[in-house]
Amino acid sequence: MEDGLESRCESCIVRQFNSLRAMSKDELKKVSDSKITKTVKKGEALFEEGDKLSGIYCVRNGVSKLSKLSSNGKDQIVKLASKGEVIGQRSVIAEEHANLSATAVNDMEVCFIPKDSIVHTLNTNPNFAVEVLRHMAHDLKEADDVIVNMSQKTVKQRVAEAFFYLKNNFGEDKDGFLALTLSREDIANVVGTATESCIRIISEFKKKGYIKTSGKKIAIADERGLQDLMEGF
Amino acid sequence: MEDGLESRCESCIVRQFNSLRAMSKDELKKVSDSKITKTVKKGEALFEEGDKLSGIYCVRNGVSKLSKLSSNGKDQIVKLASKGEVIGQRSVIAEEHANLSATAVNDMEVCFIPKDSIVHTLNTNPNFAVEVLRHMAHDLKEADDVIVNMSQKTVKQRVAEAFFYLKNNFGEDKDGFLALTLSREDIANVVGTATESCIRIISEFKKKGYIKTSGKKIAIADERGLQDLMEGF
DNA sequence: TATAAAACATGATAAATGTCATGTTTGGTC
DNA sequence: GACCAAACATGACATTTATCATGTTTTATA
Repeated sequence: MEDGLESRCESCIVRQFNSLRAMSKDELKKVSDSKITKTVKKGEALFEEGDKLSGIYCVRNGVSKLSKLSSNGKDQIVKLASKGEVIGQRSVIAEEHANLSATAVNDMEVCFIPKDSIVHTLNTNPNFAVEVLRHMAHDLKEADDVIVNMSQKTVKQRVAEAFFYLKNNFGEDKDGFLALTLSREDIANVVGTATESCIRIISEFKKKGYIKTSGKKIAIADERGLQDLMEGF
Repeated sequence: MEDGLESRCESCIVRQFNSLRAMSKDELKKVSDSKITKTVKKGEALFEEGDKLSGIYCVRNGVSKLSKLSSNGKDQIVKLASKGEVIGQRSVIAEEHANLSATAVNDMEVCFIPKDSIVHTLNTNPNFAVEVLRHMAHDLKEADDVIVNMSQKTVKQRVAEAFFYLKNNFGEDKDGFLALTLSREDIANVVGTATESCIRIISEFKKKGYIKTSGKKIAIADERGLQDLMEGF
């Protein structure tokens, strides 16, 4: 055992949340034999935009931001991936270089799975292929929704939405603060705005009682008010 | 023969451009037997956001816009689908109601393929599943790129980009005008801006010689200048 | 072909957002 | 604990974009 978590995919609970659960015992055994468990420190990259990926990453712990550098020098965070999610499968399937960079938002534990066993299973096990397809269909829907939000909602609405997204996907700690703490800059990069604008809006939300803060931590204080604002009232 | 184009999928040239080409002869025969060819007039809907789709649409001719209504009452066009593209497969695969509306931008000829034969082939023919997966991976990459553009580029840059997109995907007519003519409102909805802003920018581009217009038709006149503008110079 | 509706166009103005400058707080490290 | 860098914060201002008003042109159709 290399660490405290289960080291065989067959009995790894994380797998239940992603498409690997559609693999047969034998397929999973091969994956488990070839996988490499890695720890990634906060701020470190799993891979960079343009890299050729030789496998996929299965997140056991921690959160990764998937982002793309725009020509104006700003990073746009397209997605946050956490426990159970698989990163890099799009590039592996399309046989393209990575379109996004993946960076650890906090300390992570991930399993790197060489692409061979994945590709082979895709080509031979329709259940697995369809399961991957379902996940990608879901990602595509989410991406379409983000497009609509980006173009049709104000920055204020998007910041409010980001807080609900963080609450729904990562939960709250015992004091009611969002469990995933992002820097103001990262929030700005999720929302697609300037860091200063983001900070200003957070200040305003605090002043109006929609949220509370403690250092970098943020808690939703007036759920109803924030939701109304998010929806444009 | 119900019309001038080939009425059997097996010998339909359109199929070469989409994932149906990965089907076996037998599978394709079943699809062909169950498909229904429809004509859709400009402005008519193939389906609406929220509809439950009982199959997919294969575009033989014409162009469809895939759009989503935002809470502020504006339509955001997420994608334009033309000859050879398949519409609705995301919803069918995810077994969800449609996330987008599909509306004919000009007169269309489409084949409706009931989902049963598609789903069955997905579950039994890994080649087909992987081919669909590749297409969806490509769509997802494009969607991610749109997110970055929407959030990080100015409206002017996005309008310029839209013209290049139209040129690259739909070509030009013999006089150099973009072959696909969209209304100013549709362009605005692709770009994610107000119709007036879009019209103003088109006027400005014309004044500066980047484009020429003739009625609704638009031609790129100064490719280099427009490209520089698009990239932020 | 007369007529109404839709699409296109432009000005005036307000609102939203970005940028630059500057100062404060926080967190890590010697 | 002193010190430095990064993150956070806010003001002042410029720029971008949306909105509202109004008029013109095009298109569809009775």
